[in-house]
Amino acid sequence: MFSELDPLLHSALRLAVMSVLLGVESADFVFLREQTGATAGNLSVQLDKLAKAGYITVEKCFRGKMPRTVCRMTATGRDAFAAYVAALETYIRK
Amino acid sequence: MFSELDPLLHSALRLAVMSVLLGVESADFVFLREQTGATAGNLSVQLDKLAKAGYITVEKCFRGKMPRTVCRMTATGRDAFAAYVAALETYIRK
DNA sequence: TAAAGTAGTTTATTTTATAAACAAAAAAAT
DNA sequence: ATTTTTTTGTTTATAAAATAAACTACTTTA
Repeated sequence: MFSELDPLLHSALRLAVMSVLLGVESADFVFLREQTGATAGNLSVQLDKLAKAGYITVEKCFRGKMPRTVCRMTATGRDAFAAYVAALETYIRK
Repeated sequence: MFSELDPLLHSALRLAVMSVLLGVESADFVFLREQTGATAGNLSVQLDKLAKAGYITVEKCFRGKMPRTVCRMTATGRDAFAAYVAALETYIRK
């Protein structure tokens, strides 16, 4: 009847992060914070969860002397997002 | 950028309940439990929340001597559901 | 060199979702 | 007739999640 909604994606902030990453090759921490309007702390936690699930990669490097965190969606993440949208449709079909 | 997702609807079970009620004039507790696959306890709690938000009405009557709980979606609920779907689309637009 | 900004992480708090336990009556079985 | 099971739920307890607040460490600016 109703498909299960992947709990990792069923969160406004994590879904927003995935939505942003879906449209770009990569995005850094600050960009994601701006796009999502999240606090840094919340974003940090949610990025960890997405990374642990293998939905995104998180790479820490330096831009000059400042730390920089670059995120990218993985193929697994893309699949999970598509599955989540498909599952949602079982709830909101007309 | 991203619209806020009504926290009352951003829950698999409450969304499923709303989805069922959207398609019928009314539905009783047992029917909703069957359709959603939820436990009675969980369903009871979530119906209360939806009722307190004014998204559904919950009417308790008797069918013979057995208690019966009948739920219906309100106009407010219908609007909230539509708004939730519209907000979702800001996350999953292609 | 002191203050403020950048880029985050860690910890704590509040909410939420969910299941487990309970209740009260009816129906069925022995 | 009385024990057991089923129905129809509610209440309570627990586990998980979301979020914000506090903190760290380093850099830039006044």
